Amino acid sequence: MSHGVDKAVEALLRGQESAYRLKTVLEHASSVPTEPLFHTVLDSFSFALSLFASSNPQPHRESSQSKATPVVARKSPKKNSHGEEGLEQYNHDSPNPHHNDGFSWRKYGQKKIKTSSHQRCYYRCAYAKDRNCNATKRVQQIQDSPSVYRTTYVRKHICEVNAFLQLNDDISNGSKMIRFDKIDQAMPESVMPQLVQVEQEATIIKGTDQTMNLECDSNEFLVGDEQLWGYQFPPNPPGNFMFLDDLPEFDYNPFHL
DNA sequence: TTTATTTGACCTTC
DNA sequence: GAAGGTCAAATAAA
Repeated sequence: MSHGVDKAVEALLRGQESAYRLKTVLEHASSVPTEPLFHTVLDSFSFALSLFASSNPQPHRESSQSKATPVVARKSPKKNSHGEEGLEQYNHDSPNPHHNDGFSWRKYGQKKIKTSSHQRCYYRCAYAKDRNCNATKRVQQIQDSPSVYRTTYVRKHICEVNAFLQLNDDISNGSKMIRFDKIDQAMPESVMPQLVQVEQEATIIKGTDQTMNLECDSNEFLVGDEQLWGYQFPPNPPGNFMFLDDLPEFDYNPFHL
């Protein structure tokens, strides 16, 4: 694990600790001033995010049966139909089609490729229109017995970012909030940069007694920066990703914990 | 009826 | 003109 990641994890843990203390303070209506704790929490997460955003790790995720191959530069950067050059892409080879990769895809094409006896399938992000996400992927069988499928991811997913920004916007408008509980498991080994899924149990507050659990991926918080790209390839593993859009409406009072 | 997939046509690049 | 990528109408499935 890199030094930057260590620092980021440290900052996240500090923020977590401060959040707990803040929770305790609020629960006991203590006279302890809460503002410093608020600042510590916010600063910790901001610092951690900035570390992740400023580093540029190589995409990495491997298993015994599959391998991921970042394609830094294409041999002949071919402009696509929209005139974009040198699109970064990412290959993932596996014995089976890489369908369950944590994202929702919609097939939009299939084509016989001259250099292969198998057809190539084209997918785009299912939220392409809703969230203006341009991520696409191509899946093609490149080898028989044993079969090997190559999944090529093209363009970054911004649907999560947009969902997060929408969430933030909602929060800033005082309409929704997520409280994270039970996140005291050690995180350093599982959080970054591989984006091994960290399942946190989060509780959505609805008043004081109505709660709803959801699992969320650490990916949700690495947003708001173009360099997030480095963490989105390959996509996070099968998902349990939930957008706030999917949640029922609920009331939120930020001071009613 | 709505949503997802299929498939031929079209577009862009080489 | 060939090849790969995308569009969009037709079709299938839920």
